[in-house]
Amino acid sequence: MAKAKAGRPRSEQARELILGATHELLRENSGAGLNIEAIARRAGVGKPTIYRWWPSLADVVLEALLQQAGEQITVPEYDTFGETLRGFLSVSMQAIEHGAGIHLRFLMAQAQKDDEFRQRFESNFVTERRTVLRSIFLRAQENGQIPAGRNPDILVDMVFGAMWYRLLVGHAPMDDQFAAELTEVVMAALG
Amino acid sequence: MAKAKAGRPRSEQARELILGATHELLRENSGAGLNIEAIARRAGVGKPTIYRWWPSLADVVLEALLQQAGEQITVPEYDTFGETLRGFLSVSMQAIEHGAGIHLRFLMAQAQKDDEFRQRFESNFVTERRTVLRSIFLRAQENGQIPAGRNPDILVDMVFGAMWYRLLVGHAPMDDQFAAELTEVVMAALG
Amino acid sequence: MAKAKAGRPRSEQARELILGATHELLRENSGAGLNIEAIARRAGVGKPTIYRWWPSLADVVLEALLQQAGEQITVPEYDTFGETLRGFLSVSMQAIEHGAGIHLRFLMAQAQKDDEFRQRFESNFVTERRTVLRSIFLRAQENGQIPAGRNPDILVDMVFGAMWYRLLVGHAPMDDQFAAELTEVVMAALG
Amino acid sequence: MAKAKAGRPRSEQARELILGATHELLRENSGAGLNIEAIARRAGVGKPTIYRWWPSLADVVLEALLQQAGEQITVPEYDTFGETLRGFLSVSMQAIEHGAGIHLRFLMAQAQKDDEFRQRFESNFVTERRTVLRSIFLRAQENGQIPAGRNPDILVDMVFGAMWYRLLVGHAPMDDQFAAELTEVVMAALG
DNA sequence: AACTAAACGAGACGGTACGTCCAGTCTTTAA
DNA sequence: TTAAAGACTGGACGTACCGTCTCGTTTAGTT
Repeated sequence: MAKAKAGRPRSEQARELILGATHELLRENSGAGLNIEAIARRAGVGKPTIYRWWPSLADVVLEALLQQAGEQITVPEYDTFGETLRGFLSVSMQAIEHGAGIHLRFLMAQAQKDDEFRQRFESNFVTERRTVLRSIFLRAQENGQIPAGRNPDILVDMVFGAMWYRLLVGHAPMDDQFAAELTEVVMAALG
Repeated sequence: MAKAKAGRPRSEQARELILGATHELLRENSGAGLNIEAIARRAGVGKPTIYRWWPSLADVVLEALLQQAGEQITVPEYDTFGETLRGFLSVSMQAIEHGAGIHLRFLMAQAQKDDEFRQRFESNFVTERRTVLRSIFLRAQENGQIPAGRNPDILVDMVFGAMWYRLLVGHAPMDDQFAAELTEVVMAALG
Repeated sequence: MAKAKAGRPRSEQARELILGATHELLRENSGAGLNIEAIARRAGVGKPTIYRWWPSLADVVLEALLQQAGEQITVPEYDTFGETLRGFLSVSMQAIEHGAGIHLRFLMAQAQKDDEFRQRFESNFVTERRTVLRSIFLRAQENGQIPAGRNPDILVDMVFGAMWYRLLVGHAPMDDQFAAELTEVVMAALG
Repeated sequence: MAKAKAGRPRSEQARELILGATHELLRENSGAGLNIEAIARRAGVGKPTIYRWWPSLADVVLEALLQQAGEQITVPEYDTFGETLRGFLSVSMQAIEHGAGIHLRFLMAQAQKDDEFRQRFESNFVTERRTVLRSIFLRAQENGQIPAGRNPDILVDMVFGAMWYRLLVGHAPMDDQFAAELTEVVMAALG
């Protein structure tokens, strides 16, 4: 028994045009020219249509990111914990380098200026990503590949923290060597 | 032979008023109401006076932070590497919790929107902080307290990364337990 | 001893550009395309510059009208009261037909939607016009050309009322015959 | 042969709800909050239902006024022309002061911005009111109470003009004294 | 009784203008 | 001759309504 809704239904086309314009504008000037008016102009859409569905610009970007990320990031499965971790980090870094990085930097910046968005960002994105990484640790603990005693949260903070740190500060690249080094430290710490 | 400068000299009072207003505004709404006009209004100063001496708002905040931080953070010296690291992290976190956190969040956010500032932020602040932490590792290597082979840079990324991550996302507190946990992981990784 | 004011002075050029653009836009579509954004675009001026100096669009139009009217309307002086009245009405109607009519219609319409402007319109424009017409009656009373007993206010209401009525409703023209008929009725009423 | 119409007939209830909401909103803030969205909200009606039956907001207001005025204004009949005229003006002013004034001000304002409505307003309202007043003059001419030669149109312009003028500008009240003064001038002019 | 067609409520749509905030620049007076 | 202060142009903000549209629903008259 589906809910019958009165009124003109939401235009799926408008939604896609808006997210598409958001991707384009983020790429064009590294996000410098991204604002709601520009999205509306580019998408051929009225500003109120954007405000009707998203509480802020950052939420549009977050949805654009999730739409894109949903297709990309899968956790590769390898035999050993080390290979799995390294593979996961490598895939994540590639996704960041080839597209998602601009979105992430924009989102984290906005989260500092808008506390309500910060909370949405934390619960709708950060927590989910943490869960994925934590599950890699937990599965390895169940398999006996790593000792069971340690709470993996601090390791999650250190691994994702290091990646965010490099992404935001830009003092060193996010490449396979970085993935390997992180994995190595984690393995050593888990001893 | 001192350089003789013609014209009206720079007002030191204006500089202090500007930095003071910056601190105030950062604290009042977690930095939400911080902008150049607000600083000028609060400080009783014209906007061009600010633009003449700082290239951007973020640079004003950076100077305000450095002015404040210079008085605060010193590296305590203990007998063992573990105590030293933990003490350093604990002091740093306290400084962040009690004041500098708002500045740091603002600066990192601006660094994402202004690439030229990002570079100044990296070289004038991030690099210096990294040097301090790295020197703790290097001294311990020299003392033989930790093995000498490993490049400490990846550990610096992971420790500072974890701290920035918690500061920016806000998913967990920056307290003494956090300092202890980070220290513990680093010690384990260093064997 | 003039008051010394610091800072950049108000731009007289901007003021004239704004009033000029207002005249143009009022004429182009009988005032249909007149709004603050259009004035700012046409004048090459920022919207805040307009809001800084005028509380509303209607006040811009009022100033534009006064600027124009100041050059135009003078009370011609004839020997007899009838000639003077008729001359004054004729000149006024010509000014309305050739330019000021669009301004007046716009102003009266805005006065119905904005009570604060209505009061400014009344005191800055309507009252002054009434004073001019009333003084024609008063001078004729002093000269003995018309009887002294009657309060001219009701005649002012009827003469200007009839003119506004024709202007706003548009059911009949504002021509010399109208001026003559009004004069005739007034003369008859004054005996 | 009546026209057979298929389909759901127009809802009389919706029409009354719309006109009722229009009256309410006009009274609440002197017409400031009157717009089509507000009427639809207040009446519990869809916007297209309004646009289906009225070409513009002003036409809704005009119908609301006519609905109300139809019940109110009747021309009282007295023995003398003076009494009849004064009675008619007095009744008209009372109707304006107690309700219709807000409608009239709104309509006249809209007529300045929408020329098509101005024409409907003239033919559906102004002309009819003029006919009523003119018929008072014509009947008195037929009865010999006033001289027959004069075209009463100019007097109609002056009497209704004065009333509109006071209504729109608000510089003086619409009371019985005003009705008496107008009557007196008209009587004097008719000699 | 079933079908047809128009009006209904709801509400999303592309737009325009609003009045405000702030950025960064320009022009004047003060020191 | 530089600093300070205020007005400037300009762009984006988020909101209010506009008039149009697309739905599913309701209601009379026609088969």
